[in-house]
Amino acid sequence: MSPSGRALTRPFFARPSPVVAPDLLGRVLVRRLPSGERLAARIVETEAYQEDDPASHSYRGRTARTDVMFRAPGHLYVYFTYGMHFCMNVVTGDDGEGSAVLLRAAEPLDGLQTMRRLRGTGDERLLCSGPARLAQALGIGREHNGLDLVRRGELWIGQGAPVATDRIVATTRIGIRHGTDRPWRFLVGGDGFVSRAPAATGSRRS
DNA sequence: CGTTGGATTGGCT
DNA sequence: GCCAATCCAACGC
Repeated sequence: MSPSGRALTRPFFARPSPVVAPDLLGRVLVRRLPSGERLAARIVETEAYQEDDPASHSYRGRTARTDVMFRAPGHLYVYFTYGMHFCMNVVTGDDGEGSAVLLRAAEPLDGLQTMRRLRGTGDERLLCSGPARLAQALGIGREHNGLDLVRRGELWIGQGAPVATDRIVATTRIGIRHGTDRPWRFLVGGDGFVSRAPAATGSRRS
């Protein structure tokens, strides 16, 4: 049996993105490369985006770029940004609703040598700690936009071990200009593989 | 059709 | 901490 467990199914993703996002922490992203090699990483940081959310790509409606965000839950939305980076999202909510969860960081589990090659760095902490880094480490690009994660093919998400609610930290999202009031960034408290540690509030140990 | 700026990263001051 | 890299979707004319 696979150490990541069975793949998450459609109903898991068919919930509001702010509900799916924290529930994705501790799950295992599994990538099957064309060569047959399997890469795996444990999700430690996510962000939720919704249609009624000025920070979301879907906020201005369904366009060629955001079309996948409006498809059935469980699909992969890959977007290109800053002229050089790809980032991955899991589509959530009802079919026809433009919501998704951005996968921001993960802890490398399997295939680290290949991830190092794809990323061009040997530092384990820098392999998957950031949305564009994660996509690059798993060899995900434009051609994977629209993939169905529920049909266990090139990419899927294993059940793994969900993180207890009291160990999840919620903060505002990173890199956005609008919608900064929504605390929809979720991370595993104290985990060393997140993209950025949350601002210290005085008593939390690091 | 021209302009603008982005759900980022890595290198340099 | 600051900023260039480098493409292209979205929007305005």
